[in-house]
Amino acid sequence: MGLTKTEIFTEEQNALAIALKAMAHPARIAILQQIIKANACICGDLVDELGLAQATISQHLKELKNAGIIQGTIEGVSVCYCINPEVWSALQKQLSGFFNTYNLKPNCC
Amino acid sequence: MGLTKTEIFTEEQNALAIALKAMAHPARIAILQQIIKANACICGDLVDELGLAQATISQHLKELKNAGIIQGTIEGVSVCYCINPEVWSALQKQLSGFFNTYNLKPNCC
DNA sequence: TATATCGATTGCAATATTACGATTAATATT
DNA sequence: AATATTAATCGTAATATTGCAATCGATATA
Repeated sequence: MGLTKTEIFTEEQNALAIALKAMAHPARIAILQQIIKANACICGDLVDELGLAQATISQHLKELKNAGIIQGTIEGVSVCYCINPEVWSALQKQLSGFFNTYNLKPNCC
Repeated sequence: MGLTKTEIFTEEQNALAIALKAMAHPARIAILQQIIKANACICGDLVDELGLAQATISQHLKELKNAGIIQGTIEGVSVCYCINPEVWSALQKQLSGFFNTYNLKPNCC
């Protein structure tokens, strides 16, 4: 046990869950906010900005990259990260679609 | 270790992470979709609909309830669950705000 | 070439999550 | 009262996550 039964759910349900999970950590939300705020890409600045060890930040970046939400390119010694626009807007659409399936009805219970 | 350092993040970052985490599981997404689709509230029907044990569904419902996303009222022997409209729309706003802070710029890396 | 810097990876410890059988508490039904 | 039904909870096992020190690989600079 301790293993999600992905086979009993739809592709969409699994995909959405994976995307949400990738963002479901304050450090990863902070990283995304920093990347967006800095507009141009940043890299090891994240280690200074957030109060986490370099190894920990690198791990969080890896998860965001695995989920496709961000992309990184090597820039000399450092690595530059930025939002993946396609994945970002796709996720945005998917999420707003999900939330919009519920149309504010009077409390039923 | 193995413990998220919530103290170094803002209230908003932590709150958003908790809400996303509550939805970041295919079973909980499926539960929310069922509750929305059934319009009127449902209960143990979820156990039949999804292929998970009663104890597991109950646990997932508890997590969604803890996050405030759903609410449940006792209805005789069974329990009726439905979306919490306030929390739902608040989360919707919060998320769309988060996604909108990024305005599709040309790939920078 | 030697050294410094950056960031990924490895290995480890602590804690959290997922799932389920078994049990329990509460309300219905006979 | 005895039994059935519903859903929460407990206990347990397997796996995942979080975080960091230490190390490694690659590029830059002296």
